[in-house]
Amino acid sequence: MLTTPENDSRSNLIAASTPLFAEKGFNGVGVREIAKAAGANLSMISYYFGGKEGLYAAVLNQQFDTLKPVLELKEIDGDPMGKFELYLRATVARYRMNPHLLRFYTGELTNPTPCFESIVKPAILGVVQTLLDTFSMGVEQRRFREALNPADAVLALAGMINFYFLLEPATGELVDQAPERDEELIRHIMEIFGKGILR
Amino acid sequence: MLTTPENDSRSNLIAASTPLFAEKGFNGVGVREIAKAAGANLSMISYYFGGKEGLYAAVLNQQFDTLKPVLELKEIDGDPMGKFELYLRATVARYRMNPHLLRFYTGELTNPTPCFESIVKPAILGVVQTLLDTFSMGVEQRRFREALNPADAVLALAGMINFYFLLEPATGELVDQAPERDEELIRHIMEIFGKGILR
DNA sequence: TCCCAGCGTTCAAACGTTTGTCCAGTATCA
DNA sequence: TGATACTGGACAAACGTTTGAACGCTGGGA
Repeated sequence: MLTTPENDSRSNLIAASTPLFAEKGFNGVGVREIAKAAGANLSMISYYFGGKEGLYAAVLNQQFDTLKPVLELKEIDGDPMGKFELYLRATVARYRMNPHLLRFYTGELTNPTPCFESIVKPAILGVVQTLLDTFSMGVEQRRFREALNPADAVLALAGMINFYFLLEPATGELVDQAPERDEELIRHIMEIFGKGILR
Repeated sequence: MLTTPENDSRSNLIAASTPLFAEKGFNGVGVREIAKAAGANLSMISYYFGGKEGLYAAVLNQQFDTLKPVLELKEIDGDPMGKFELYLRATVARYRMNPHLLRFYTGELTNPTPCFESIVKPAILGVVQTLLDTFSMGVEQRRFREALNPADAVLALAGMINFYFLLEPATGELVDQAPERDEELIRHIMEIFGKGILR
């Protein structure tokens, strides 16, 4: 197998199957549909990936690699609240840049394939652990109220931003979810997470 | 078609297919598997529901009917913050009572079937609208900070609680998500939503 | 009381299609 | 000549749906 960047059929298959898998789920797409979309022959899926599952795993690996930069939040310095804002900003940017990631994310959580244990779960645990570390740093520095459960707090933060995008197909016409409002959204979530909604 | 509560094959099919659809998705289950689980003949699916899609629609209708009590938050009186707490409590209780609902919820959001527009989306919009009304009541009563975007705020609240359960398959061993902790979880989310995490 | 038609229900079998995988063979270039 | 990339066709298995016969039951006429 060549690993040149111009290995057409191989990379075309990954690129073409990504939106299909994201929108229809693993079982919702057929190999013929994928091959046609990629302009490749049907057999190339088995040839390069050993089968449909292998192609799906390759797609998932590519998708969840984009979560790795979050882990670097540990190394950089800055106050914990600033790190949380960096996390929010990176998450929004990631979803805007790659509109399919969230679907693989939640799709694997709800209907896990064998890839869940090997690819998805480790990626999620890494992010959650990083947020947990950031939170306990804030507690050590006596910036956060120590009465709060760290896990509840960081899952709340992650939930606010992820659920916002997850609900988009249902709330799109009720709520303005244009990218232009992203900065405002981040500011509001930071306000709620920091000070709450009460006057 | 009889509508007696003891219409065995019909109700057995709904009951048996609910966990299957929830865990594997619509395309992940075959009609033979469903029929075997229900102890019914293959043909009963077409006979009672007109096909696999009809059975799925019946399951989804039953599932999302459990969201309707949320709409009654409008009628009851009480301060808005208390209503939000009722919403949290009802949501947790609903997920504990019916562990499949969340999977249909997010499954339809990520990989919508024709049922999404007719069943899922209206149900979600109803809940969000109810929360929006509750929030603006709080702003009118000058209890909430009016600088916040109502949609961002209520989606944040809904995200905190829903995402917590959604992530369970991934974070189960890192975070204690036992039902015994539910009351504590609700209290923490209410604290974060009301006052934030800052000291 | 008997019979049978009619009903809702259930059944095994078969339908035609689509599924994912595999294989023999070709083309191209080192 | 051997290795790599690719092709079209074939394969068995699984898919959702349909069919036609049979079941148990009920109500009405003889």
